[in-house]
Amino acid sequence: MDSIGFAKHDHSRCIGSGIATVEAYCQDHRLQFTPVRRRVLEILLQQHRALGAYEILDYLREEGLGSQPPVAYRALDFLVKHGFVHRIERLNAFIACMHPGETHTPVFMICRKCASVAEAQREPMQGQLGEVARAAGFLIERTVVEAEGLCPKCQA
Amino acid sequence: MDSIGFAKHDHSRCIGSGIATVEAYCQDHRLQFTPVRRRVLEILLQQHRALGAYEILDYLREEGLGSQPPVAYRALDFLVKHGFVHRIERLNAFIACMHPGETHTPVFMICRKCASVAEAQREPMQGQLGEVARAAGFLIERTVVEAEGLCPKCQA
DNA sequence: TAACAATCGTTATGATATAACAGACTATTC
DNA sequence: GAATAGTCTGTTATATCATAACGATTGTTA
Ligand SMILES: [Zn+2]
Ligand SMILES: [Zn+2]
Ligand SMILES: [Zn+2]
Ligand SMILES: [Zn+2]
Repeated sequence: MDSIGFAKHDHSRCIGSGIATVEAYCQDHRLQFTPVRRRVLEILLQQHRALGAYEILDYLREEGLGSQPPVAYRALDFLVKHGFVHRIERLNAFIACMHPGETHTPVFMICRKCASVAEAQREPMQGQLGEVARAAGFLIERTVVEAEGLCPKCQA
Repeated sequence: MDSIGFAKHDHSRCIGSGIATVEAYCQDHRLQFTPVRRRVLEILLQQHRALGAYEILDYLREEGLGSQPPVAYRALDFLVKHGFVHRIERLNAFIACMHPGETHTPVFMICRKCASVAEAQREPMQGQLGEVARAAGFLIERTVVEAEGLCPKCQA
């Protein structure tokens, strides 16, 4: 429950340490952290909110890093596959992970007013979802847990 | 946790009682349960799985009930708004509710092999999601909880 | 029946996502 | 360091999902 949540924080550190962590992870695991992939992650870390694939593509296009949808989608596929970025199903959008490298099961809180998104953690097979799955004999492989509502600021 | 789940059941009763319940609800609440809306709900009850909007539209088209996307989407909007049908975000698809008329917070289990979907219930502000939201000061208005994996049959 | 609101049919378009293939780059092996 | 296998990129084209807009029709209410 160490939600960075909606709290203020030193955002420049988010970017630097996020990139550094992923860079180290990729070296350890023989993954290619190519310019497009790095730039997409940087964009998501900088924005610190959920971005659609075409929004990301706009940035890439401006910078001459690629102009067609597959360029953005392929980079996102890589980043999502390795857990550096999460897809927010409810928004058809992507957001940088706040715990890269750690195996984890995220929960998202999405503010409908200011569009900010906070990532928190949960245990996959515990809680109500786990109970329900055990009762039904269902084998969980992946979960989507997203809450929509109002962040602390927007409740005021 | 009264998940109809993946268990066998008298499916003809699903359809009849589902339609009857919704019909009564609409009369009570002065809602128009029009032919297209009724037919879309029937299709979803009959199929007993998640269908995309264009799949539903194909049925409507065959039956002369409408041939353009807005016809299907409008009926689905109505049915979702009033809780007779749920949208499965992970699949961009729709499924008939197993508890129409009751206010409830569903959880879905989606089998990646046979594409069946089971609906179960949970309490919105309890469990891990509730904890996380309280800790972050987040006000939940709606939740998306979907588990992907293997149903009992497909684990064999 | 008149006024008003809700619904429908249709056209057009927007938004999101992937298939397919050729060429470039990277890593590995010899 | 050349051959080769695997991965990544750039591009075209297309598939899939969803909504805006508007006039015609139907239902509700007074
Ligand atoms: Zn994460
Ligand atoms: Zn907010
Ligand atoms: Zn339901
Ligand atoms: Zn199955």
